[in-house]
Amino acid sequence: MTNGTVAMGRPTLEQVAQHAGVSRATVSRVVNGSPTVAEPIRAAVERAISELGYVPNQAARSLVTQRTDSFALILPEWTTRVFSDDQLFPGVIRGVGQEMEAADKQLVLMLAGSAASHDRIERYALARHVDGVLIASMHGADPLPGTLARMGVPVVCGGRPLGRARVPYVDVDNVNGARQAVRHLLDTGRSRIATIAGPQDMVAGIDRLTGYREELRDSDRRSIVAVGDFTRDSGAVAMKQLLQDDPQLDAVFVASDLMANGAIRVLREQGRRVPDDVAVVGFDDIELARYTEPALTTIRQPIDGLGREMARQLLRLAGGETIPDQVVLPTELVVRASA
Amino acid sequence: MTNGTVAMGRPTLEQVAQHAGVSRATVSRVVNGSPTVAEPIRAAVERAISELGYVPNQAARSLVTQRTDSFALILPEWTTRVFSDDQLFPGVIRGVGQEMEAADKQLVLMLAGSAASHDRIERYALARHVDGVLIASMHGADPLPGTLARMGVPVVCGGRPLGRARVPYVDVDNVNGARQAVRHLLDTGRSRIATIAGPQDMVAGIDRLTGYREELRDSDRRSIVAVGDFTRDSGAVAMKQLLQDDPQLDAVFVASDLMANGAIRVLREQGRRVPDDVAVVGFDDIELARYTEPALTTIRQPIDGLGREMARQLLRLAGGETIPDQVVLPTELVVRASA
DNA sequence: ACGTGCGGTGGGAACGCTCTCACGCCCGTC
DNA sequence: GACGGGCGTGAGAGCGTTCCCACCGCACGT
Repeated sequence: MTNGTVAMGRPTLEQVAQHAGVSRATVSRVVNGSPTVAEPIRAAVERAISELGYVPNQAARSLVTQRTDSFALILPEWTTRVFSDDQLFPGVIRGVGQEMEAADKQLVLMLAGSAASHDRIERYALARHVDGVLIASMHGADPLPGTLARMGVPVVCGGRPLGRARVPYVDVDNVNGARQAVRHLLDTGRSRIATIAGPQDMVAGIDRLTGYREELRDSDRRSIVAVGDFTRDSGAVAMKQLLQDDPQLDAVFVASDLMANGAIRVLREQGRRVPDDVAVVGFDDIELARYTEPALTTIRQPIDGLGREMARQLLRLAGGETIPDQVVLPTELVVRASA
Repeated sequence: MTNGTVAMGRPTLEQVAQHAGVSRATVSRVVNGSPTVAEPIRAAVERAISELGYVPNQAARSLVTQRTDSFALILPEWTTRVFSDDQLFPGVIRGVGQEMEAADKQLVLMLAGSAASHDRIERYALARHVDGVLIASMHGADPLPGTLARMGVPVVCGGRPLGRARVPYVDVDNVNGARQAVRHLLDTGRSRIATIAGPQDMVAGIDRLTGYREELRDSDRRSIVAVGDFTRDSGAVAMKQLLQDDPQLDAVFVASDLMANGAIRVLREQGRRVPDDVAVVGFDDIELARYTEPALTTIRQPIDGLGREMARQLLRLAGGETIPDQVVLPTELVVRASA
């Protein structure tokens, strides 16, 4: 009785087979839910499995199947720092995580910090340690998605990738969101509408500015632009500049709620009432927007939805299906007190 | 020339060996940096490796080494939702991620949502898909850490685990942090000091209340307690209750910055000036604390440091070293305007 | 000149699984 | 009553590594 069920390493298929009095192949069939197994045998095997506490060894399985059932989510490290107090970061992770869990896949998180980590990520993906890669919110024209895609690794980007690499992506409708914001300001009678744009090396920054410009141009208004980097402080700085550039402005579309928060603080410091003197519309609809004074009118983007959709597309792609080049999620105007 | 270097699957050790005119074993030695390889041979092998673009197959490697070089970070799903606008979540992830990257290990993120996912996590860890597990901020006495540890999986908890399972953990010094906060209030001449505690099924909630009580008892003051759940709204509700319970209170220690934010709003609504009438000290030192009106005096806890330390301990544990049962990180009083 | 020891190398087994293929059995059919 | 066709099962060959062990030469000591 020395060979009891006591933890002498995890049991293998072989041992389960022996215990159940069948062959390895049959146990494998049961484990993988093959229909061609007689009912009594299947029952016997299942009992053996649970008696022995058998859990398939993923490494062995991957070795032969060439799949790992896990996917990487790559986030630029600065994202986690700069955006740590809005909810993009946790939201995307949550969305992706949910979808992966539903599909019973693993989520490997890679924070791309240094340039060196690019190498690491490439090697990792190429080592076929993951079945696919999700890349979130890049700065500038990152070559990574293109490189990976070219090497045959399924890739889906979060946010339209800059550069000419044609990689499928999921994005929110930044252009239209910005237009909605500006239109709301116009509809409520504002005439000198400025904007605090996001960084112009990020799609979200670029597209929201584009939307602002388009909507303004359509109604023959002049654009007044300052650029921030999505942080609260940059919003404050940009607001000061705008007030200098055009003291008469009566509305601002700010490309992120965090920047809007900074901007409103400056407006109040300079004695402008919000929304009476200057109306403010943000973008993102982060939690904070509900709690600022005044509560922020903003454009809601489906953050969790973005993550979920990215995951869904990637799963399909890795499953061999063809997926659309782009999926664009709608935004929604949320009217609160600031405009 | 049909067997060129063209992408016919990834090259294997065997192929590299052939290409370099040596044996598989030797290539393996080079790849793993064994010292017993003659210099010219090593050079030849390295050339072959780069020429063929060889990347070791992790599955095959794991199969024999019984290691995967990846670690799981388990987060209760609600964490990502409830705490999405403080920085605990991203901060811990960032800290863990950094340390893992430095050690060249992978980070597998598992969001423990439903109870069903507990099963999934257990199976996953037991399948030896990871070399160790990090469990962050549990609610109540979660059996998971104990179970895993008992099965021989290296586990480190973030936050002292409730329940009797003796699992090594890393935590911030909640008790002392709370004492620092209360002491500061006492030192600045406050006498009726209330507290808004966190949920009493979480260590952070319990310990911060303990610290408050201890410090107050040491100076013979009465404690006035309301309980929230770390969310902003619960802070507001608790504040209202405190004002009813004791309209004379002149200070509040709030167990999280988010709740402090809600509390301050209520104080202002009810016409109390902060800090003149009522001083407020928070806990966490999240980004927001710097931007509220008035800026929040609070207890800073090293969030990134928590993640990093957890990772460090886990890596050592998985490496076979013995690690301390607990590591407690210091907190620090940050005086701003609210107290 | 011939053992002895050691640094360096190659061969082979093993890791735990999947999957193809061949085999045995039972049933239906002529 | 013999034969063909399924269906269910088992045997075996890998998948790409690592690691143990055997081997080979060379320098050294006797």
